[in-house]
Amino acid sequence: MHPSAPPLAAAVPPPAADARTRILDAAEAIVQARGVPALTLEAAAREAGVSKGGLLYHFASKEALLAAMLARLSDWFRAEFETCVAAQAPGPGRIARAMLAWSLGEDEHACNERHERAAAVFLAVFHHDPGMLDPVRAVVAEIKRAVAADGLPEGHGHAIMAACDGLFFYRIFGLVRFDEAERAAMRAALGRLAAAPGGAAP
Amino acid sequence: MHPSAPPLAAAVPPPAADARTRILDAAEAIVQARGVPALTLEAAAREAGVSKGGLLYHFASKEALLAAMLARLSDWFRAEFETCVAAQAPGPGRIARAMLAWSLGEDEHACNERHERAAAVFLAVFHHDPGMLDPVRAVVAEIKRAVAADGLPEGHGHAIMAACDGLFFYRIFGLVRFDEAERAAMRAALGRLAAAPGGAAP
DNA sequence: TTGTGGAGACCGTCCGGACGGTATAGCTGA
DNA sequence: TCAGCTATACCGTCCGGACGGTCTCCACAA
Repeated sequence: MHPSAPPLAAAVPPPAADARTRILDAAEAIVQARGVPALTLEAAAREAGVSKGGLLYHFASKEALLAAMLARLSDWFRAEFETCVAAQAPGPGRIARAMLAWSLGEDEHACNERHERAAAVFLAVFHHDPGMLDPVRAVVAEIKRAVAADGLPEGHGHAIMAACDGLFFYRIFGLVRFDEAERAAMRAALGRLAAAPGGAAP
Repeated sequence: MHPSAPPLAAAVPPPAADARTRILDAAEAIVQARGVPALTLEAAAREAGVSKGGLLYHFASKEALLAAMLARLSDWFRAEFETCVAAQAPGPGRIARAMLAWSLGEDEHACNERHERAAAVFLAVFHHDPGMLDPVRAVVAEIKRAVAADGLPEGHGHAIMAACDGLFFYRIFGLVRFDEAERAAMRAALGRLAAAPGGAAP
């Protein structure tokens, strides 16, 4: 069975913030710490320091709650992605380099916490109804197009994109971990694809 | 809500095979067609043409059923992987080339059906208890080691591995699709990493 | 050959519990 | 006083699992 729940400590920031935000935070924290099946309306309400009725006042159904979680996630993700791209020097492969920084950057700090949260929301929504992910699919399709127009040789950008998302899913499911040396090596290998407009055969 | 179930047609082969196999097939088909939450003992039993009691005779609990599904999946996956590797010419990058063939090969034929099934089982097990995936994690760790000893420059193999698995997860969640031209381009880009012991910078 | 016993395969029903959602009564600050 | 919000009790549904019964087939003795 699912890991049976340490009290979640202070997963929710100090009990500041309005109820709506607290509920969303609590729901994310529950999924992240105890798995998708643990996310019940009652549990989310309790974790947020709110009654079940109170939760239903803010989110009329579980689906509404999940939709709000996904919306918040999308906003955050879009913003983060744009920030990442903006931080890269202009020129060919800018988006690819941003992705590498995002997935393989040296700064594993606070970022990862948000990534875990994102993964939790993603899985919870998918489980409830795969169709609800359509907005996410639209975002991914958009990114795919942007990558294709990134100024790299055909396929290079998409290969980097797939690798980065592969690493993301590795983390979601805890399938493998790569230590810093391995990450650096992958960064170098993929970085070569992101910076070689002329091809690279031996 | 989840897609509400076309009758699954003849998802299970002709009603041949022993009950055990029929139940496993039915369970996989249900998850694949209607999502993880639709996999209940009753549904699996009905789909397999067996009563609920009959199912519980073969699998004492839902967890036992999932474990059996995962075991069958592991066996299949191991065999397929070894076949794929054996089909590649010996020498450096053999495993990496096998992975590329597996994920990006031109033959999208029957293979994909099995991949979808594998994904379905994977998700169902993860949802029930992430810890149950430990055997899978062991397999992945083993592959990771094999890739590291594949005779390629550091990081190249792992990058290819991540990209291939990224594509696999794209399919699982229906996040993006790449057409054949795009796949060919990725194949070329990653193939360069799989065949360039000397590095490839411009 | 027949009959008898027993074991494995399978069936159908029932139960306890949990979850999503509703209804309603109560609190509280403006 | 009254709207906005909370708390609690409750309903219908569904799922996992337990249980007792039934059918079929085979071994083996008379």
